[in-house]
Amino acid sequence: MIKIDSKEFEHTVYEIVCLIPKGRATSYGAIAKAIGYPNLSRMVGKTLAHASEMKIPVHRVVNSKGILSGREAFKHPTTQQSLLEAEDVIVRNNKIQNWRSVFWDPMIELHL
DNA sequence: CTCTTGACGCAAT
DNA sequence: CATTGCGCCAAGA
Repeated sequence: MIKIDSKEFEHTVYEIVCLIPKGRATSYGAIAKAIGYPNLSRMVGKTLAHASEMKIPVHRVVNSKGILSGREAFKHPTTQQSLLEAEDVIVRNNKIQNWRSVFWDPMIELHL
């Protein structure tokens, strides 16, 4: 079993998040899979929490059900929702509506 | 070294 | 739809 390089892991997470189109969103698990570590979804969340103040659209990452599970990590608990709504993504009760069509799967979209 | 903690995921109920 | 339970694994106490 090879130990993962957390540096490289984080870097790749950032790269993929930057590729999420405006008005779309993806999940922690989908990103983890695309990187090659299907069971490290929790680490993806940890990584994003530490990178919340960067120039990357971390607000476009939610859990597999389309729920804004990370809203508490933003400055204001409603920041993530505001950012999404500014991109015409409908959010109700901390959950993205029409999740099926908003979901952006890096595995498919990036032909992996 | 052991135990707990997550911006998680999924199947079962 | 909501809840429960279990698997997962790096990090920090």
